[in-house]
Parts: sequence; structure tokens; C-alpha cells
Amino acid sequence: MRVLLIEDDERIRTDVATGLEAAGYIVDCEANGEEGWFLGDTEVYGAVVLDLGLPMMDGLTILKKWRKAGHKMPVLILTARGAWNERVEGIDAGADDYLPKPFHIEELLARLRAIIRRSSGNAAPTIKIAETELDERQMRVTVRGVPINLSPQEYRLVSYLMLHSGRVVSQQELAEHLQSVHFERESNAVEVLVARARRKLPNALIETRRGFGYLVPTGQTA
Amino acid sequence: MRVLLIEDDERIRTDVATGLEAAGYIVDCEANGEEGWFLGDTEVYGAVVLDLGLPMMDGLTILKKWRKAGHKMPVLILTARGAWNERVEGIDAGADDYLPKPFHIEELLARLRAIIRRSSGNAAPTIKIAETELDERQMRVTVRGVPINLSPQEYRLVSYLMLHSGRVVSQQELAEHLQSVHFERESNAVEVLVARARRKLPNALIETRRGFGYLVPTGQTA
DNA sequence: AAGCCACTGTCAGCAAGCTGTCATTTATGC
DNA sequence: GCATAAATGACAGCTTGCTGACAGTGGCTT
Repeated sequence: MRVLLIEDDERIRTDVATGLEAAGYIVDCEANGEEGWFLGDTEVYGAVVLDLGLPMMDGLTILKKWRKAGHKMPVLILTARGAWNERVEGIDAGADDYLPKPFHIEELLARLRAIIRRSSGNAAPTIKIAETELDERQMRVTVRGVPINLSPQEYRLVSYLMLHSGRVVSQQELAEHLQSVHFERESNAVEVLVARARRKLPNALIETRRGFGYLVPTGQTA
Repeated sequence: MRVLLIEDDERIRTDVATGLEAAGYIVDCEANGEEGWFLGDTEVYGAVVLDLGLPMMDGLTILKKWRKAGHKMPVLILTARGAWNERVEGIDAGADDYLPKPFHIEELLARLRAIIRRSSGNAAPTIKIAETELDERQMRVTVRGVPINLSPQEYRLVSYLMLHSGRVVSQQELAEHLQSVHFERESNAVEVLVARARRKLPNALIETRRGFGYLVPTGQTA
């Protein structure tokens, strides 16, 4: 599951990002409001954590613009303690929940899970490629209905490829999204990971484009 | 996908070009504004990365002239950080997005993907010449729907020729774009490559213009 | 504390097939 | 018909990705 985090406070941003990543999410961070709006407008996210007081473009404005453009991903708003008016405005603008600062990261995770679960009525929760199905909500991959036991890295790899199916993804890009701290050209970590994932999945799922990267053929969202 | 990069700063230009090529784009580089405008006016590009401060002709002027002439390719503008007036002018002039300097190459790639996706209306950007079809997202060439197994160099050759269809492309130009590390003196590497590609494709696709280069007849974008 | 286990990155070896070169043949334009 | 450009087939060196083995790490159990 990809999550967009928009928060200008350096400390909160890194803390939350760390917590989200520890919980298995793939996180895109942004401090600037307008940049954040752009990302949410153009990339596909399973959920957004949105601060209200932002440089360049206010959180509420961002949210309104997204909703106006038809984006339906669940949004969790971070507000200052006791700022009731902000919360009301946030809900009006299309927020799914709010969380007053300061908060424990566990509470953020719980609320995020909640709004993702709730919103799954709207969005298509799974992606199916041939016999392989990706359920982002459960963070699980099934083949012909049988759950596959993937390690965290393997799951990230497969979900990233399936979310970008129909496009060749370079090893470089994969390595960046797998948050592999060390990745120099001398490492074949991605290749090893692909091999391990393939051993657990249908062979046809991940194609190799020698010299370019990997490709999962196009499928339809279920 | 062919991308035109117009940027006068030597360092930024080479960095961005390298990044774009690593991401699989075919890149035409230009430092001079007027040359850049000419290329964008006469060749077909999937997208343009355009710096504003340029010698000979300003980026905004270039963009306005293109739009006036009816060119609709998506344009990503590079601006100095915080130069708000430039950004507004850029959008008014017909830019699809802007990116403040300095930036990470990954961000440029993300934004470029975004504006390309937006401008193509999510449609698969393929080029079809007779029975041969080029899918740049999948980096695959199909003939009557049957996928052709091309080596990296062969794919680059064929995609370059198909993207430049209707124009004679010299061996010199091809060799430069194939990034052949060893491309010195009288090598017939290009000829060999063409022969190998032809063996896998319909014979009529690549015509020889003796003494000038190669030509793929014009087709329509699907 | 010790041991077990799953996960992840590294390494070396391997097979496939890609790439450039060369020698030779074929095609083309004058 | 000649000169030259282009095509072809063979080949050697090398790149790329795959694989199995292994070790470090960290969590969990006993």
C-alpha cells in the first residue's frame, strides 16, 4: 500500500514516515503543500496523511482540489489540539478522519487502518493479473485463491510491480522503492529478490526485459 | 518515448539526460534556445523538458511559439526555486507542469510520467506502422499482435526509427543514439544491427536509402 | 542466556545470448 | 562494369540475469 504523507514539520514527518514504513507501507513524503497536491493528483495512493498548516498551499485547499478532481482515496487530517473549526472544515472538505496533535504513532496507524478499511467500499481493493490477485488492504497475494506467504520485501516487490503493471520497471526504480538502504550497481539484491518471489508465484507473472527491467503484463482491476 | 531536453547548463543537461536515458527514454539534447525550438517544431516528441533561461531564445517564447503552431506535446518547465512569476507565466504559456531547481532526478521522472500519462488520457501510447506496433510502456514490438523478441540494442534501433518514421535517419545519427560505447572509425555495427532487426520483423518496415541512411515509412499513432 | 528461525544481502559460478568485428558476398548507382 | 555501400555469416569476448550457498541480523521461544 502506497501512502502519501504531507507534513511540513521535519520532526513529525520523519517520525510518522518511519512508523508507516515500519508498518509495511510504502511512503512518499512531502513538506511543501503544492508539491504534495501534485503528487496526490498524479500518482495513485491507498491513503493520504495530510497536515493542515503547510507552505505554498493549505491542506484544506489541497483536499478540496483533490475531491473536485474526483480522487477518492481516504485522507487522514492532522490538526492542532482543540482546533475544532479546522476539524469541521476538514470533514466538510472531504476528509475521512482527523487526528489531533500530538498523537502516538500507534493511534495514527489505527485510524489509518480504519479509514482504509472503511473506504474499501469505494475503491477497488484488489488487482488481479491472470491467476494472481493482490489485496492491498490485507497486504496479501493469492494465487487461485490460495494465500502466498511472501516476506515483507517480496511483498513490496510484487505489489509495486502489480500496481505498475503494463509498464517496464527498471531495477533502479525497484531498488529505490524497496527502500533498500544500500544499493550500488555491484549489488544483485533485486535479482535475488525477484528470483525468490518467482519461486512462490506463477512463472508468467514477472517477465524479464533483459537490459531494461521487469514487467508484469496488464490485468484488470477486480 | 522520445523526449526533448532543452537546458543550457552543461552539468544539469548531462545529468538529466543520463537519468532520462536510464529510465528508457530516447533523449534529444539541446543547449541553444533557437535550435531547441526548431527541433520541437519539426520533430515529434512524447514530452519536452524545458529550461527558461536560455541563450538565443527564451524558454517561454519557445513554448508560446509551439503552442501557437498547434503542438500539443506535454512540456515540463524547469524554474529557479521560488520564481513564482515564472511559474505562473509558464502555465499561462501552456506548460503542463513546472519543477523548481534544484531537484532530484527521480522527481523529474515522476512528474514527466505524470504529464505524459495525463496528456495521453491513460491510453497506451503506441505507434503503428503497417502491421508493426511499438508499445513504449511495455518496451515491446508486436507484429500482427505477436510479440517480437528484440535485444536491447535492436529495440532501441527499431523504436528510434519508428519514432522518426517518415524521415531518413543516418547511420551516424543512429550510432549516436544507440550509445554504442565503441563507435569509432569504420564500424559496420549499425548495419549488422539493422540486419538482425530485419530478420525478426516484416521486411518492408526498414527501407535502405543508400548513401543516406534508413527510413521507416510514415504510420499513424494509435 | 542460549538457541532457533525467518529474512535479507553478498558472493561466486553458470548459462544464455548480446554485441562488435571481420571477411566475404551481394546490391546499387553512375 | 566498376567502385562502393550495404548485407550476411561466423565468431569471440563480454554482459546480464539466474541460482545455490552462506552469513549477519533480529525477533521469538525455551
